[in-house]
Amino acid sequence: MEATHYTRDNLADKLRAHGITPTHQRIEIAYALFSRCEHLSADQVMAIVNERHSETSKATVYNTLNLFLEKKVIREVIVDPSKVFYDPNTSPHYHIYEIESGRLTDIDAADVRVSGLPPLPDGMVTEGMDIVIRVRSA
Amino acid sequence: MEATHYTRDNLADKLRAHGITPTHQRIEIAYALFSRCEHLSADQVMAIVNERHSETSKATVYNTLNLFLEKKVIREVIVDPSKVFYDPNTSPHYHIYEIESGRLTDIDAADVRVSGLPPLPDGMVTEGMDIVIRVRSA
DNA sequence: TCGTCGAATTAGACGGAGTCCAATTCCCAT
DNA sequence: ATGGGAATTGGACTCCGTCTAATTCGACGA
Repeated sequence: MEATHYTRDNLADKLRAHGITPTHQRIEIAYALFSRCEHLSADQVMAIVNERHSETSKATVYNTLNLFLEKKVIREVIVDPSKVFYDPNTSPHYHIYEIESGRLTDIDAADVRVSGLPPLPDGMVTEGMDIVIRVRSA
Repeated sequence: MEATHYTRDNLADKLRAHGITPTHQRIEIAYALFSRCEHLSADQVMAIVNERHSETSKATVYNTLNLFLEKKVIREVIVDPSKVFYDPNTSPHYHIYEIESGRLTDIDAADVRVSGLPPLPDGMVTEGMDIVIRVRSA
């Protein structure tokens, strides 16, 4: 992560750099995710964006999150069968999931080494590897 | 995995061993999972169990799968945001997920070594570690 | 064998996450 | 200014899974 401070302006540039037309709603959604640098679910994003006045519809929130995913502006974290989390950190990393609270924490992939994996099925290429460590209070 | 051949009788014993009263429906659901030794979603289980005549309700399928989970007869695999898979293999292992087809394959955990993981948050204990390798055709 | 009683099952209503669609609004290029 | 394609919208809709209240099952004792 290079840029530590996100403004609506540099987020607009970031979206353009990924081939996305920046609109008010898209910028606000990006700002919700990147300024907090947290893992948020769709309805959390929705709630943050509409905190003051209702500004963005549910359809737009989902459209936008899926667009961001497709253009690799954010990542998806699947740990809870009931909802997806969206992750503004796109550098290689894994997750610790606190089962009771639902809290997610990042683990930098640079520090982790995995060995002994079998060869992939024929004609297949790796799209990515997810590691989730599920923890609970002792 | 010791037993390679599952009968309704030895599955009934298996359920008893896990503290579960074996009933017709529960045995059929266990049989669907263990005889195929595949990763199935709840509706796949439902379809298999009701292939001939409708015998088991949706509520019972979900009740039973959750009961099996709780008693650790099976495991849950969360790779697809739209549905959960149930895994009759409870020995330590990881997964390869073919994104396009949705197919899941096991990787024996005995062969895999992971190093460089950070310490857990204070007062937390590991409940389990999931590794999913997402692949697609080249 | 029969009756009893708690456990298991059931149908169907319900809930919540996410998608779809047709209508409107926005905003850029001219 | 304005025309048109893209973006947004509300609301209906789908789908997975849960809940509930009523019924059925089946083990056990008489």
